[in-house]
Amino acid sequence: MINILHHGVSAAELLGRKFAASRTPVDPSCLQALGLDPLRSAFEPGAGMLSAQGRAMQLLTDGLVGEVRCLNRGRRQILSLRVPGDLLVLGEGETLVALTHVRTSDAAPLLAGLSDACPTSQALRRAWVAAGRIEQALLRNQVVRLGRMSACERLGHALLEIHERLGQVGLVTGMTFHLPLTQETLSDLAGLSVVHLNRTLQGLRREGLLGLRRGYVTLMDRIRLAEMACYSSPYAAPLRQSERPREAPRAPGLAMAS
Amino acid sequence: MINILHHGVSAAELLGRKFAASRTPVDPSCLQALGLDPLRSAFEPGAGMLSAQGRAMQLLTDGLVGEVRCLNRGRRQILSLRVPGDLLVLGEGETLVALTHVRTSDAAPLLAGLSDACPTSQALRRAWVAAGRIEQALLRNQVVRLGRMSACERLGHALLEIHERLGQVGLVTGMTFHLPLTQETLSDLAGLSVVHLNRTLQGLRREGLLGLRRGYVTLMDRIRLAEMACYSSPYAAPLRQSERPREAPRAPGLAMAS
DNA sequence: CGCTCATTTGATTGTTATCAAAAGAAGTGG
DNA sequence: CCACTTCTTTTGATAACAATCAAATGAGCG
Repeated sequence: MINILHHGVSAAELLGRKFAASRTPVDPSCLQALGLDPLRSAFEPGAGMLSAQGRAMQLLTDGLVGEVRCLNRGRRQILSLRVPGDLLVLGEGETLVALTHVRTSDAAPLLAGLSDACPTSQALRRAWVAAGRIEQALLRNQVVRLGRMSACERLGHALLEIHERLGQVGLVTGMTFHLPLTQETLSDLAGLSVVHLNRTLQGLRREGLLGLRRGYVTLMDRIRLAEMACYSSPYAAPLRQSERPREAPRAPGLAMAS
Repeated sequence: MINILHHGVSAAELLGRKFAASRTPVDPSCLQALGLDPLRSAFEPGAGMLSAQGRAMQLLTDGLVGEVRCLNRGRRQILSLRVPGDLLVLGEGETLVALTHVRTSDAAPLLAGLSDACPTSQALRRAWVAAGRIEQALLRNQVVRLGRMSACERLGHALLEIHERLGQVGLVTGMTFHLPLTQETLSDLAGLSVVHLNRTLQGLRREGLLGLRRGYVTLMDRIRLAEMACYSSPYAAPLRQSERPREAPRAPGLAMAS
C-alpha cells in the first residue's frame, strides 16, 4: 500500500505524471535535466513553510501541505490541500502549513527552465499554464463545496477530488489512498466542526460509501459517492451542461421596504 | 450618485484605474492606444456570456456579472462577482451570467497588446499578472467566507470587499455604492437561503452597520463592520500576522476505532 | 387595475456547532 | 512492560444557526 509520506518517486517523475495527466505532457528527459531531485528539504508536521525558508517556491514531493487562513476565536480554514507533485507558492495573507511530515525540492531550477528560451521548454510553459488552470478549478470546487453542499456532500466530494489528484501522480492503490490527516485537519478543510465531521464520516462508512483504516481511505462505492456528492472531474476537458442553470431576475432591485 | 449600469467611464480609463490601484500603473496613453472602447456588446440580465458569443474574452465595463456553478435541486453558487474593469474569462465547468444589464468591450486588443514585444507593454504584462493575483486572492476570500464565517460576517465581509473593488475603479460615492442585485442573487453569492439572507441584512441594518435603499448600499460604520467581519483588504501589500496560527497535530492518524 | 416578481414575516424543521466527558492510540520514561 | 501523559476519536446532550414551507406585503410595469 502506497505511503504518501514516503513513496520512492522522484520530483521529476512526479511532475511528469502530473503534466501528462492534464494533457500537457513534457518530455521526461527535459524534466530530469532541470536537476530538481538533489535539492531537498524536510518539515515537521505543523511547520510553517516558505516564509521561514528563503526559498520562494518549492515542489512538494512527500506528505501533505495546507494553504491556511486563520480567523479570530481559533477558527481556521484550509483553502487548498497540496499533494505531491504540486508547487508551493505563498499567497498573500495565507500561510502554508505542513499537515504531515513533508519533503520538498527547491523549485528554482523549474523556474529557470520556464524562462529558458530553449524550444523544449515551450512544452514546459504550456504545462505550467495548464497546471495553474487546474489549480484554479480546484479552488472553485472548494467554493462550491463550502457554499452549497451538505456535510456529506462536502466530504465525499473532497475525498473524490483527492483520490483523483493522487491518482494523477500514481499515489493511489485502486480505490484506496493514504491520507494521514487528523479529523480536526479534515474539518478545517471541509469547513465543519470536528464533532460533526466525525459523525459525517461514520455516516458515510455506515452507508457503505467509505472505508477508513489507519490513515487509509477507501472509496467503497465510487459511483454512488460521486452521484451523491455531485462530483465531476476537474480534469475532464469537455464542458458539462448536466444541470439546469437558473435564470437571473429580470428587474433587479435590492430595494428593501422602509 | 453613481450608477453601476451606466457611468460614463471608458474601458481604457477603467483599466487604468484598476491597474493603478494594484500598484502596477500603466501609462494611460498605452491603454488608449489599444482601442478597446469602440467594440462594445450588451447583455440582458440572466444572459449567459462568452460561450454564446464567439469572443474568447471581454472586458466588463457596466453592470455586474457572476461566475456561476449550478448543482442539482436548483442549488446555485456564485463563485465570484465581476465588477466593471474586470476581465471576463470562462473557467472550465462554470458559466458567466449577467446579473444586471451589462455592457462589455471585446478584450482581444488587450490580449494583442500583452503579447506585443513593444517595451511599453512590459508594464501592461506586469499589471496583468498582478490583476490575476488579486483575483485569486478574492477567490480565497470567498472560500474563507463560505467555510468559516457566520451569515453576518459573510455578508459584511463580501460587501466590504465589493465596496473596495468598486472604489478601485472609482464607482463609489463615499461609503455608498450601487449594487442592483436581487436578494436571491446575493444569497447565491453568500451561500445562504434567500430568507436567511433577508433576515441577516435586516440585522445588519438594525445594528447600524448597513444602509440599503433602492439598490444602493451604504456602509454606515465601516470600521465596526470590518472588525465584526474580520475584514482586511486584499490590496494591502504587507503580510499580516494578526491571528494566532494553530499548530498541526504531532502524530496524525485518521484512525477510527474498528 | 392587474400582473409578476421581490421582499418580508411567521412557524417549523433540519442541520451543524458547542460543551463536556469518556474511551482509544501513541509515545515517553521509569 | 507498565504507568503516565498527551493527543485523537467517539459519544451524548443541548443550543445556535440556517433551511424550508407557506403566505402576506410591497414594488414595478403594462
